[in-house]
Amino acid sequence: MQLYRGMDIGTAKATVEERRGVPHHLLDVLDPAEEASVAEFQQLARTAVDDVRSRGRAAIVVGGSGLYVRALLDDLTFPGTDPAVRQRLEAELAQLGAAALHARLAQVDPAAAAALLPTNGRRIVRALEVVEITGEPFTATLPPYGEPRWGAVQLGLDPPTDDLDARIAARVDRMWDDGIVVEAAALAVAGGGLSRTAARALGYAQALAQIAGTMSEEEARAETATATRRLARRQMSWFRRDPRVRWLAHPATVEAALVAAG
RNA sequence: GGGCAGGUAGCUCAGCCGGUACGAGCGUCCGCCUGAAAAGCGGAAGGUCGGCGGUUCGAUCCCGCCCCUGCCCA
Repeated sequence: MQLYRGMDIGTAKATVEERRGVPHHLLDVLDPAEEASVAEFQQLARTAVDDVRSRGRAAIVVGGSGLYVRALLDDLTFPGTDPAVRQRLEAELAQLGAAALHARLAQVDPAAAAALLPTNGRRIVRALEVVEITGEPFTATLPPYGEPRWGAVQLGLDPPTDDLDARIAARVDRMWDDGIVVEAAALAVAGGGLSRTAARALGYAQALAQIAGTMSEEEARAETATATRRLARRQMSWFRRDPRVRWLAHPATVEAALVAAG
């Protein structure tokens, strides 16, 4: 979400002062009206890391999106996408329901259908899309945990749940106090508005609901906190299973991180 | 002081005219995850049905008293 220009408060984007002269890559590279995607991120991020390394520097990647990290460090190739096909399938999903599309997928790609629950409309659509535009089965499965690209070291933070939840609550309060509602409103009316991806960002989705009047400020704040908590739990379940992650004791220090990184 | 409505999972509520709570959504916990991933999907654990008596073979659903909540009257 920090790829988006103008989405600063809700993403807690580091300010220029906080960057203290250290070049930060891939911040503000997308207009909020544009859709973000793993495939594009993979390309941009790999280029950025290669660029840093070519200058003899160490690149530090920060974030908690499991799929994005794996797309960057592991051997993942994304089949293409086709807006027209996607749009048509999504319309069909809305009209026929996930079960119907799952049945169709079972016809053209039994393996993919078996791997997807008939209730997971989103993934079923993507599988059908891939089969349609490539003519090949959608056999995408996450690759095994091998040697990561560039020999990267992954460091994980795992604070106690109580501490984490308290930090989340504080962060949400700060977002609202710093004016996320005003920021979201400005983005919504500017140029192309917010893309589906950008409009789903934590805090922004709720701020937009508050602006639309479908949520009170109190509800918007509470909703943002629970959604963030859920995200944190999901991140943990994603990274816990990656045996390559080296976990830092809490509270983590820069020194401990350097030691763990070897 | 009187009247009415209501007290069922952590929360908001469903529960045919008494016969084992099918409870539901949300939250919580756990897991899945290849172009929306700060998204999407699944599984599980949670209930002395406000309390005490009574009627009944049997009561969350019937009766009495008490406690609590909201509204109304005085």
